[in-house]
Amino acid sequence: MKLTTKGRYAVMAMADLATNKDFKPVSLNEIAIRQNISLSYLEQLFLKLKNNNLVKSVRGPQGGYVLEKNAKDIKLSSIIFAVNEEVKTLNCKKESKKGCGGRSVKCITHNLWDDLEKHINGFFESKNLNDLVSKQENFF
Amino acid sequence: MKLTTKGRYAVMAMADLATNKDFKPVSLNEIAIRQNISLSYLEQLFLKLKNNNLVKSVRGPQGGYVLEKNAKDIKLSSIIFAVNEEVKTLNCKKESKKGCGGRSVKCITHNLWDDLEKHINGFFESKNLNDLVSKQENFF
DNA sequence: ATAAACTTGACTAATTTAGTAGGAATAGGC
DNA sequence: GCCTATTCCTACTAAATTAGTCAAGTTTAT
Repeated sequence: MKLTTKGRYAVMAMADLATNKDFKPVSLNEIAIRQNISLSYLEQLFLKLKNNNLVKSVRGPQGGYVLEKNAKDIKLSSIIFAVNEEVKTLNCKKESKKGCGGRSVKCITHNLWDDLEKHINGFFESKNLNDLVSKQENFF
Repeated sequence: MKLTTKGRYAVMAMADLATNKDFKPVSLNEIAIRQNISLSYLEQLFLKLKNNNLVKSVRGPQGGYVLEKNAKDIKLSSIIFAVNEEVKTLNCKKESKKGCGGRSVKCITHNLWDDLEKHINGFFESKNLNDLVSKQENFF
């Protein structure tokens, strides 16, 4: 399964955006510095986030990004999905793939990984950006 | 986080072992054929499984592997742990690491990944080999 | 016009994964 | 006492993925 810095950085950056209570857009440069993530890398991530309608971009000077919706309405699963493509634990849906669906032997663990996938997705599904941000305030 | 074929194959192989109701050991060769996994790769995995006291080996002709305990007493988490080292979702425990614990900015998602880790481990913790095997019987 | 910011695509170094290869050790059967 | 089936063990490697970098734009506020 995939769950790498891409997903982590994306969530961090979105959380950063969510803590910004002003109405003016936040530049990637600010986020890059605050969260210690490479600017160019952030650019790639925000392109995807934008294509998935999670953020809006404002071009030009004083431009940057703003959340497209209320933090409460952005589920973490959407963020992960946007940058990671998908959280998949198996790739043996087709009969012909290795380790699954031979003629005499069933992919005995197929259901297991399927369940795991649901379990993980359920986790991200159950949390939204606002949950994260409000939790963070405990640290100050 | 890590969760690759290594873990999947290990669970598959262990499930295969668990379905073997005879008392004689099962050779890796049989498993390799039945589950369509390379023999040499299985050898590596079983070395670790053995070191973690999940299986016993019998050398020589008619040798092979046997479960060390009752299938009911082997949690999937032990199997995953044995071959995967660990399921870790973050590596920012140290203050000096990137993306975490800078002087002014907290790793705002630290707790999140920590929770996820527990969530996933809990999943594997809650299931044992016997669960898998008995489920499989529905397929026949 | 200029500069701050976004947009896009191509490229790359490092790491990890998923194996292969090649033996050495062990034990049962003939 | 040799043959063979098997485990044991270490080293190597090809392919894929990750985590970026780089370079060249485009857009728009001022």
